[in-house]
Amino acid sequence: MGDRANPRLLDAERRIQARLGDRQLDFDSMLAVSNIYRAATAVRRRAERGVLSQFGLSWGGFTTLWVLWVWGEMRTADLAEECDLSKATLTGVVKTLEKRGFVERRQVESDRRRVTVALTDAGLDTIERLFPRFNLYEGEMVRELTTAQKQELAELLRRVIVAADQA
Amino acid sequence: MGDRANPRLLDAERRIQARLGDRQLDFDSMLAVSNIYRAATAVRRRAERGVLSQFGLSWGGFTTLWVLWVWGEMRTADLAEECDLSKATLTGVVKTLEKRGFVERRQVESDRRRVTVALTDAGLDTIERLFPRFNLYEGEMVRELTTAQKQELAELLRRVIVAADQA
DNA sequence: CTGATTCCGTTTGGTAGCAAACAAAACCGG
DNA sequence: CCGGTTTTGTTTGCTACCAAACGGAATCAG
Repeated sequence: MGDRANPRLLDAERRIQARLGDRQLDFDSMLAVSNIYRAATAVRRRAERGVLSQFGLSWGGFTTLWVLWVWGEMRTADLAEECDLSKATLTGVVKTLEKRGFVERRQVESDRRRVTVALTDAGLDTIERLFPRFNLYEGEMVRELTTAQKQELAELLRRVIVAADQA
Repeated sequence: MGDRANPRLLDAERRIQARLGDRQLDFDSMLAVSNIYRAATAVRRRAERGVLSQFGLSWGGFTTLWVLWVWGEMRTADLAEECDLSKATLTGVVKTLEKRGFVERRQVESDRRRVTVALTDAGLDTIERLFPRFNLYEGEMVRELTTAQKQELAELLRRVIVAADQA
C-alpha cells in the first residue's frame, strides 16, 4: 500500500521496531487506527473552519442541532446518546446553543426530573440553511473516493465502531 | 451496504430528505464522514479508558510521548506538527506531561527563542511498557477486519486526510 | 405510607483543544 | 549598527469533553 512507498513511514517503522526489540508490532492495525483519528481531526477542523464557524457552531453544536432537526424535540439523555456525548458534555453544549438562541429547554410536566430540548425558530432556520452547505463539504472531503469506496469505508468503520464500543 | 438494511438509518434518511425537500442530499459522503468521526471517538474512548488512564495519560499525551520516543528530542513546533496539534495545545499538553514527570523542556543555547522537549527516564520507561499494550488494543479494535481490509481502510482514510487538509 | 433505591440532569474539577494576541529573540536591509 | 520584520513559544479567553459527585424527583419493597 501507499505506506510502504513512503520513506518517512518506513523510517518510522524501523525506528519503532528498533525500540521494541524482539516484541511483536501490529503495524497494520496501528496504521488503520491512527489514520482513523487523523482523518477525524482533519474532517472536523475543515468543517469547523469552513462552514461551522460562520454560524457560531462547533462540531458538537452542529451535531446536536442536526439530531434535533431530524428527530425533533428530545429528552436530554436520548439526545446525548444520539450525539455520542456524555450527559455532562451535552449539558454544556445545550447551554451554549441556548445562549446563541438555537435551542430551548423545556421542563417535562409529568416527570419533573426530566428536561427536553427543542429547536427554536432561529435554530430551525439555521440548520436548514447550514446543512446543505455542510453536506457539500462532506462531499468535498471524500471527493477522491468512488461511491463504492465511500460505502466500503463506511462499512469498515462500522465494524471498528462496534468492536471498540463493546469494552 | 449494511446501512440500507438498518431500519433506523433508513428512517433517518427519509426524515432528512423530507426536511430537505427537493434539495440534493449526498448520503454516501455523509455516512462516510460521520462514521469517521464516530469511529475516532470510539477508538479514543476505548484506549483512554482501557490503557491510557492507568498511566495517567490522555490520547494527546500518549501521542506526544510516542512521537518523542520514536523521533527523539524535538523542537516544540515540529513536535506540534508531528502530533497534529496546534502550538498552543502542545504547550498545554507538555505542561501536563512535565507535571507528571514524563518529559522535560530544554532551552536551546544557540537560539533562545527555541525550546526542545525530551523524554525523561520515567517517560521512556512508561512508553516502553505502554506501547505494546496500546498496540494490542489497536489490534482488538480492528479485529473484525482482515489484513487487506486494514490496509484498504488506512489507504481510503489517507485520501480523506489529504483532501480535508488542503483547505 | 415510608425508607431505601434508582433515575435524571447538573455541577465540579480537571484536561484538551483552538485562534488570536503577545513578548522576546533573531534576522535582515540599508 | 539599527529599525522594521519575521519567527518562536506562551498566554489569554473560549468551548468542549469526561468522570465522579450531587441533589431532587420518582419508584419500589414491605
